[in-house]
Amino acid sequence: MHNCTTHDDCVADALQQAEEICAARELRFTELRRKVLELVWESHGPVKAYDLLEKLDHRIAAIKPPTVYRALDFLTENGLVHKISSLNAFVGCSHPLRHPECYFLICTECGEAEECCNSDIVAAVAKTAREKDFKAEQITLEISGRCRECQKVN
Amino acid sequence: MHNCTTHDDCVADALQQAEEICAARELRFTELRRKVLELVWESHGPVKAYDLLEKLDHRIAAIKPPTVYRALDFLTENGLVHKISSLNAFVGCSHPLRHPECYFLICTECGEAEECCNSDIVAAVAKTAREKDFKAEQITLEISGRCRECQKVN
DNA sequence: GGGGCGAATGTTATATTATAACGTGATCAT
DNA sequence: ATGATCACGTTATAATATAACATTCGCCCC
Repeated sequence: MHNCTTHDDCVADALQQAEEICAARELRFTELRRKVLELVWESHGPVKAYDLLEKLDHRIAAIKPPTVYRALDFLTENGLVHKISSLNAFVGCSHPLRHPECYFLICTECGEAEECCNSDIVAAVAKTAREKDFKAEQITLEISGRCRECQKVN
Repeated sequence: MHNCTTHDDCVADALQQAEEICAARELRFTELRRKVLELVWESHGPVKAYDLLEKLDHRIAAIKPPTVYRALDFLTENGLVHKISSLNAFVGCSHPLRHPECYFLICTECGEAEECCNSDIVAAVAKTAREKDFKAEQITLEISGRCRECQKVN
């Protein structure tokens, strides 16, 4: 379980950072994108696109899948959100400025995904790529299992 | 590009190994499972479930999705095939007996996936897991980029 | 302020990937 | 042969994702 004392702070931080990053890159951090990022950050676990869809405000109009996917694409392209392929889900990036490659420890029990940057892993991947003359462009590294807390419980 | 001189040998080897593994484990290597594995091995690249579906013999009866997915589940559970989550596709395992954890170099140009086992990476993952007290159960590591051959071409 | 441009979003439709649920047939131990 | 179990057939539908085109928004220029 994530140990943020006030989860609101996590969300606020994430939004703040997104704001700054978009400003710096001259990208538009629209209401929709902001709202989607906020919803992604409702938990520290991966969230499904269609769950976001349901949560988006229906009062004015029904939001359709492309709208959500486009927002997610934008957020993903700019490193604010990561897609967890093995789950077809999305999770907020906890350090959108700091890392080139990172990976996830996904707990199958509590559903949380901890994002890690580990130079050993990055170096190991780079080494193999070099050995094989492979030009790596995109790395998907997702480790699922049980987190510390959940191991204790059971 | 994979450098097998006679690709038929790759397929034959894969089937032979599957046969032996299933025999050893007292599992049924049925006609369907055999056929699916053979089709997966038609190339060294990841194959889509619905492409397999189309290729399966339609002369007698139309094969339906659950049939293919069940065969793929069986093959995956027994390490004969791996799922590439980032592509929603499946690829034959080139050494179903030898490895616990392996990963893939997937060329976005030619579509081939090379399966690798690298103790550095496995060790690095194990180390992080230990540091974080995370009990890893399943590792998804997929590296996409351009393979040696395809870099030459362009 | 109006006109034009490109980016973002709305909208409709559909493609793609995957599974639930239940029935039937095959295999095997006793 | 009978019952148990596993594999496969069948129907239906769930879940995930995108194509294609219309409209609106934000901005720049004049």
